Amino acid sequence: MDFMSENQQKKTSKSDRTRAQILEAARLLFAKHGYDGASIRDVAAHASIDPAMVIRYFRSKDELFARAAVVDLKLPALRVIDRTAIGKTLIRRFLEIWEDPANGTGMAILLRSATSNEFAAEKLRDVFANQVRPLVAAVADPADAGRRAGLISSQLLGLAMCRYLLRLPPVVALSHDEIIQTVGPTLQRYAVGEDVP
Amino acid sequence: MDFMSENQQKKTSKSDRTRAQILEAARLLFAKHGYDGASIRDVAAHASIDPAMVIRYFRSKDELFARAAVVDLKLPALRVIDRTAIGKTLIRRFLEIWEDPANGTGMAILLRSATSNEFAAEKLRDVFANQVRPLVAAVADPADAGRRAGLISSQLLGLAMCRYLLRLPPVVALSHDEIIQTVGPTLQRYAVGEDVP
DNA sequence: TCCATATGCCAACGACTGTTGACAAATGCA
DNA sequence: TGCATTTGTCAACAGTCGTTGGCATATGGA
Repeated sequence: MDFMSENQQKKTSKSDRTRAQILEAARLLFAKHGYDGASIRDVAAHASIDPAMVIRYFRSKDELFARAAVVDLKLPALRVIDRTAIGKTLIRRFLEIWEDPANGTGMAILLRSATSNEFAAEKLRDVFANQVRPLVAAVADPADAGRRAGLISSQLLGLAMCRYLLRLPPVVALSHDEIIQTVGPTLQRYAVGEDVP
Repeated sequence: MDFMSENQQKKTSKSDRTRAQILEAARLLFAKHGYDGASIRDVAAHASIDPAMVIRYFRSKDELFARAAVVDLKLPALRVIDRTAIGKTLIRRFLEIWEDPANGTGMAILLRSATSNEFAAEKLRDVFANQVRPLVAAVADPADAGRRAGLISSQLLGLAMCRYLLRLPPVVALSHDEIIQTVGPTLQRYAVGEDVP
């Protein structure tokens, strides 16, 4: 048992490393150029390996993309925070996510491809349904949670589009504090404002 | 003279008609599948014509896309409208644009491709700089116009993404009145709110 | 040391892409 | 009626794509 697990580890440790290299290269290129724009040959070149290996480790480009497009927002539980600071908390977490290489890359991958790749679009709707919406349901009437979460997502996805993908100059130039001060109140109102539903 | 002008018209009317058919098919498919997803062969098939003709009428796929991605928002001059109704006016016009086949298709073409096609991204930034920003500059301090217009664009592009491209169910379900009532105040604040800049 | 297995490269496949040039039919003018 | 120009089709080009199978090499246990 002991040596078997050791063997298992050593046997796979080499392949796991190249596997990770491929995945990292794939995440980088999918985030930069989208699903169609990033070819398997490009990914292989970035990982310094033969294109055939990419298919051997991940069975197809679709499967590689699915592995690369994993997103866990780790959103804070809004129940426990100050009810008057929901908007600012959300927008702060949003900036953290997008400007941290690990999570930001994942979101960029999805958003870049969601407009022309149905799988990515479905995955993005999943993130909304399983990570954003439940969070809103915890602080607002669950009957309105969908609508409220939808409005919040529209503002956040739009901000991400303009700032990180489209790179609209005035939006890129905004500081964190400016964004928090301007977008925070919008999210606050969408989340719990009484004039919204 | 009579029949000559008729002939002249007929000479060009034939080619102009197929030209228009090709352009219409291209707009439809670019809006639906994006730049990469719509092939020249697809466009030709939709226009019931040979692929070679598409290249003959428009010199290349890039040029065809450029012709298809023309957008004129025809935004109202905000100077003349009620200063307290700027937000509602903007969001009303937004809904008109996107749900009218002619203009909505143009915006869909740009937005679908902007995430993975640099030309489309640049074109979208142009729409912002030449159509949205000057409009905001007319009602707010021109020094803040860029930032204000950027925030407005982030909300509007995000809404378009969620409602028309991503088709996020709760956002699709919103009625026009609900959107006007919820998003209008956001835009109003971004446009002229004193706590924004 | 020998052998099985894991890891990797190479060449090629079939499909699809944008684009081109040669050739056929239609059209309009003399 | 002839002739020239327009309008269109067809086949093929060169390139890229995802994917596959065969073959070399390296690794690690017996």
